[in-house]
Amino acid sequence: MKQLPIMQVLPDLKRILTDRAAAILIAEPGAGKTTAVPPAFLEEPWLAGKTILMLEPRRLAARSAAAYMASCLGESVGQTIGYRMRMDTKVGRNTRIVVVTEGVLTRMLQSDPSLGDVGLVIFDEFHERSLHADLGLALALEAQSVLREDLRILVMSATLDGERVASLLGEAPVVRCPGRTYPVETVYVPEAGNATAEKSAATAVRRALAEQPGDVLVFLPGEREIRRTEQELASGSLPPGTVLRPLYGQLPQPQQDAAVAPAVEGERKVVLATSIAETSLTIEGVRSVIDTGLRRTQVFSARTGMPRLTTVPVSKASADQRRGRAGRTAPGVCYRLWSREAHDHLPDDNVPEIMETDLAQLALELALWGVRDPGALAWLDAPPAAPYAQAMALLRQLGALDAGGSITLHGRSMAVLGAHPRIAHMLLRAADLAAAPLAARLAALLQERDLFRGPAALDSDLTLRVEALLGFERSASSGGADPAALRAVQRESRSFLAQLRAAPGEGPGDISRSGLLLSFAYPDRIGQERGNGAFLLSGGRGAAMREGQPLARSPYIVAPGVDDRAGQSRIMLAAALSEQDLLKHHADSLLEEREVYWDSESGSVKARRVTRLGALILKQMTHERATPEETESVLLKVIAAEGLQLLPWEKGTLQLRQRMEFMHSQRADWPDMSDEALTDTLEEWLAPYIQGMRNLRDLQRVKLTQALEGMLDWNSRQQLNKEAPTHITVPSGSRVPLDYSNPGAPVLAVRLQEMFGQTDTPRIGGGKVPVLLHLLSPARRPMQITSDLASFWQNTYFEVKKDLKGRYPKHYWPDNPLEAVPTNRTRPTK
DNA sequence: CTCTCCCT
Repeated sequence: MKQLPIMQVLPDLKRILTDRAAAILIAEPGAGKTTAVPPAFLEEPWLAGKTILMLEPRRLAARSAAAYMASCLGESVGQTIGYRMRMDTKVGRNTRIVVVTEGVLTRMLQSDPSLGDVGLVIFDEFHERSLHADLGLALALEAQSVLREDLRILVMSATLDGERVASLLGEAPVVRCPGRTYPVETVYVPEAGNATAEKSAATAVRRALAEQPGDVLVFLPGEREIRRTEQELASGSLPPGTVLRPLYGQLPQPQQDAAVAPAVEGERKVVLATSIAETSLTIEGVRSVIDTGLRRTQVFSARTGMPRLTTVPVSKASADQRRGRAGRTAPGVCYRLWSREAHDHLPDDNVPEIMETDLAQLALELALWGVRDPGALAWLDAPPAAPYAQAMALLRQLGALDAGGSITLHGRSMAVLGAHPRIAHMLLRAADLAAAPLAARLAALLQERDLFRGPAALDSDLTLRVEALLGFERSASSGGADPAALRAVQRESRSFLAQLRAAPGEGPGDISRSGLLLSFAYPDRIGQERGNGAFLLSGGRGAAMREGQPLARSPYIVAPGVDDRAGQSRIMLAAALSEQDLLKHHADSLLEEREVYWDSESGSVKARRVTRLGALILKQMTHERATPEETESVLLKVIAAEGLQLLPWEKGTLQLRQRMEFMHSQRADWPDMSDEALTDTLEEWLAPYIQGMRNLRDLQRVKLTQALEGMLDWNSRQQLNKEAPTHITVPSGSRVPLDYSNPGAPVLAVRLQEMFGQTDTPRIGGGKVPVLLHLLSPARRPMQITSDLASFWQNTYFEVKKDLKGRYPKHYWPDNPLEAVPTNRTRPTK
C-alpha cells in the first residue's frame, strides 16, 4: 500500500482539512483514493469521537471498498469500517467509517439534517454527477452552513473541472494526484462511409486480434448492436480460441459473470459491452479497447412526462475512461471508430443527470427539506425549470404538495418510503384499500429489471410478471423467467411489505386489480383503446403497444412502461383496467360538463354531456340539443379553423369581394377583404346570416352576397358602383365585364376593333386607376396588353395590324384607328 | 424482437 500515488498527497489533504471545511481531490484512475483516503483521517484530532461517511455511486463498489479497508486493518466489515445500503447494512457500535450508497445519504440527511456525529462526508466518483450526489452535496452544504460549521466535506473525482466545484465549496483548495495506469495508444479509425457501427466494430475486432495480445473490450450502445456485432463476427472466421462474450445490464447474472471472468488458458475473450463496462464492472486482461463512441441514454421529456431512449455520441471524458480500460494490467491500444476531427467536436463531459432526468424525486426531497425554490440551495447545475415545474405539477396531482407547493402529510409518508413518488403514492393508496401485498409486488416489478427475456418480454402485460413472481414464491421455480431478477424482485417486494407493515407471507389477492393500483401511480398514463394497439392517454399523448396481444384489445389500460417517440409513444409495460374501477376510484379527477362541439364526421354542430378524465372521454350522452347561440359560435369557429371555402363563393359573390378588395387597395377606410381579415371578423359580418344553421349543408345556403354588401352603408355602395364598376361600356357600345381577380390591376379584356376611336385608357377608381387592357383578336386571342392606349394606337397598332390583316382579311383594319368606327362585327355597318 | 445505467 505504501507505493500508491495517493500516499504522497495524504499529508496535504490532512493539513487542509485541519482548518478548512472543504477540499477537493482530483485523482486519476489507479491512484487508490477510494480505499486510502478515508482511513487516513481516523486519528485526526477534529474527528475525535466522530465518524466518516463516504458516498459511493454503486452497491458493489461500496461493499468492496468497505471490505478492502477492513482487511487492511485486519478486521471484518462491521467493526471500524462498515457500510449501509438498501436492505443490507453492516455497521457496529465502534464503526467510524460508513460507506453508503446514494439514496441512503439522502435519507440520513433528511432524518437528521445536522448529521449527528458525522465529522466528514466524502463524495467519491463525483465526476459521475449522479442526481443523488448533486442533491446530497447541496443538502450537506446547507447543513454545514446552517447547523454544522465543523462538518468537513471532501469531494473526490477522477476528472472534473476543479475550479467550478472549488468555488461552490467556498474556494476550497484542490489537491491533484497522478494515477497509476499503463500507457494506452490511441488509434483513430474513422467509419468507412455508410458502414454501420456494428460492421466497423467487427472489422476493428479482427484487426485488434491480429495486432495485439490479450482480450478485447468493445463498447457498443445497446443490446441490439451487441447482438448484431456478435452475428457479424460469428459469420466470418475468427482466430482459433476466440470466445465472444456479450455484457449488458439486462443480461442474466451467470452470463454477466462469464463475461467478467478471466479467459481460460488458450482462449482469448472478446467482450461486447454497453457502458456498463465503463465504470461499473472491471474486466481483467483487456489489452485492446474498441470504442464505437456511442451510448444509449434516457432523456426525460417535461412536455409529455415520459422518458425517451436515445443514442448519442459519448463525451471526451467518457471516451478517455473507456480507453483507460485497456491499460489496467499492461500497456494497451484503443481503437476509436471516429476521426481526430470528430473527436474535437465531442462534448468535454457527459450531461449531468440532473439536467435531463425526471425530477419528481428531487422535487419531493426538496419539499421535505423545506425548500420550494431550488434556487435557495447551492448547485453546480441548478435543476432546470421545465422538468422541475412538471415534477411539481405531478406531485400536486399525487397529493404530495399542497396548492402553495409545500409538502403535505401524505407527501412526507411518500418520501420516507424510498421509491419514486408515483410508486410511493400507489403503495400508500393500496394500503388504504387493503391491497398492499399486490402493490408491493408491482412496485418491486417496476423498480427491478424485467423478469422476462426474449420473446416473452414482448408481451406488455404486467400481470403476467405478477403471475411469474407468484409461481416463484410458491414453488421456487423460475419457469423461464430470469432467476436472479426473480430473487431481486422478491427481496424488494418484501422490503416494501415491511415498510407498509404488512405480513410478508400475505398473498396478493385478486391480481386483476393491478391496473387499478397502477392507475394511482400513473394517472396521466391511463389509456383508452383506439384500435390496432393504439391508445389515447389521459395526459393527452397517443401511445401504441405491439398488436396481437390480448392486452391490446382492453378498453382501458395503464402504462407504467413507455418510451416517448415522435408522433406516438411506445407502450412497453401495461395492465388492463376496468371502466367501473376508473369511475369509482378516480371520481375526484372526473370532470362532468356539457359540451357543444363540431362533429366532423357528420359535418354538423352537436351537443353532449361528457365525463372526462384528462384527455379521455369516459362517457357521453348525445341526446342534448345545442342552443342557437351555441350553434352559431361553434359554426363560426369551424369556419375560422377550416377556412372560408366552406362558404358558397359563387362567381358574382367572388367578383363583389374582389371589387371591395380593389376599393380597399385604393382607400384605407374600406374594409380589408383578405382571408385573414374576413376570418378575424366573422362575428361581425357573417353571424347574422347563419342563424338557425347547424351543418355544412346549411352553410351552402348562406346569402353571401348580402353578407358582403352588409359591410357597406348606402353611400359606400354607390361609391363602389361608381369607382369599381362591374362593367365598362366601350366605344362599340358593348358592356364589357371587368376582371378584379388581381385587385392591384383590374383587367378589361376587349376585342381591339371595339376600341376604335377611344384615345385614352379607360379609368376606374374615381379616374385614378387605368385598367389593364387585354386587346383581343376577333377570335378573342390576346394580341396586346397595355395600360396606355394612346401609345398603342401610335406605335404598336401598325405592327399588330399587319399580322391581323393576314389572319383576318375580311375584317376591317383601318389605317387611322382613332377616326374609324368601332364595331363588334366583322365590319362596321354602313 | 422494444429496452442505457444506477439507487432509496
